[in-house]
Amino acid sequence: MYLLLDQPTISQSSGNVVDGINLEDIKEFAKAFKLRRLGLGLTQTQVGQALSVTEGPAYSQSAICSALASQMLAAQLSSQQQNIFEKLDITPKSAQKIKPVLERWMKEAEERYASGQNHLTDFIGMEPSKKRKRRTSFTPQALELLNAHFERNTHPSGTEITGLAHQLGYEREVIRIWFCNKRQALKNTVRMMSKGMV
Amino acid sequence: MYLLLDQPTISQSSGNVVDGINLEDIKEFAKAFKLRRLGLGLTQTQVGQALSVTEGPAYSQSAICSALASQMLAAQLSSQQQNIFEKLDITPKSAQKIKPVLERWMKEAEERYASGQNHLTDFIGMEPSKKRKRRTSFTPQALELLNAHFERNTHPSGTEITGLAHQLGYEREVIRIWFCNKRQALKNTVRMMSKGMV
DNA sequence: AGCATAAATAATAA
DNA sequence: TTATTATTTATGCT
Repeated sequence: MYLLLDQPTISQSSGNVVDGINLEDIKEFAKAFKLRRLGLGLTQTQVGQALSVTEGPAYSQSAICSALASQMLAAQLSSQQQNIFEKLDITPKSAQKIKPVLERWMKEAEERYASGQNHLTDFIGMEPSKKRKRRTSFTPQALELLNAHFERNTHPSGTEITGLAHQLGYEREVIRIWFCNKRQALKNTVRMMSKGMV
Repeated sequence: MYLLLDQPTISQSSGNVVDGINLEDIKEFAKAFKLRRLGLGLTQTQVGQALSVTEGPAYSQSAICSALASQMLAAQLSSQQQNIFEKLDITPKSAQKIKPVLERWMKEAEERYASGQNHLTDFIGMEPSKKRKRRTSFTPQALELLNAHFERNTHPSGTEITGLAHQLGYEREVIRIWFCNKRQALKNTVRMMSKGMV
């Protein structure tokens, strides 16, 4: 599945080369990486968190993914718009440095995924720190499904929650909390109504 | 201007009716209310503050937001999902009760607005003309340091932010916002990319 | 005049 | 209730 990445991504395309690094390659890499990340149902945040664990502070956080993406954009820009590079303070060199790390990590992620066990949950996203969990943002598709469920049943069973989590690729706890918040939202309406305010 | 509300909001749309109350009407009401609120240049927070004066205890921006959202959700529910109302002790009837209060308030607000005098400032109980903060411009040196930090960590801790603020001689809040905006900028780049721009 | 982006507001996850 | 993300507004700069 990760053949895409291992291929040399030959791009005769252009002389879009900076510091001896072909920006087209970076672009291709980022594209492939994104496809595979989505294929695993992972968010950039999750990847970033996971990397911060396995790779240390130098590669910590989702900035890496985003930075890479920015480079992809920049790589496509014509030379006259090269100033965007400067604006974002992103160097092609740092992108090059990122690649092997992401490759290695994605390879392991896919292996774990293929094996089917623990659904990546322990591989991605557990920070040892006690910091507040990063706010996850649900995809519109996920929200659609969640809302549909909520309309049928505001109190899904544990099994249902687990099923949804698995189906959507989010942590179980995240789904559970979503239902809590959703119920709370409805309750707020009740409170306001009873106060005659609304 | 408030004709929109006073109209019976005839909606032939569906049989989305509970207890003789058309849920579509509630939904339409929430929509109309928002439009008119914006038309008066009022924020959710301001409405909440004003209502807390005339109607009772204070309501936060979040409360207003979630309450209206819940209404819209409730209005979208089909009759077969009526159990949600029962479960949460929300009756369409009480939803119906909401409308007049908001209508009354909005009507007075708009009359005051139309009369032009005091420009609502005493009607909504808030500080007159809180000026927008002057846009700060960062020195290139400051930006360099901030970007360097951002590359390492897009989500600096509170302590880190304070440290940066002190070190650079900017307000803490300014630094915090800078990171928010920076994260956003990167996300936008990613989105553009995924739309095939890149 | 238009752009880049700081600030403000809205929505909602934790 | 708090804190973060998402969206909008508007300002400083070219």
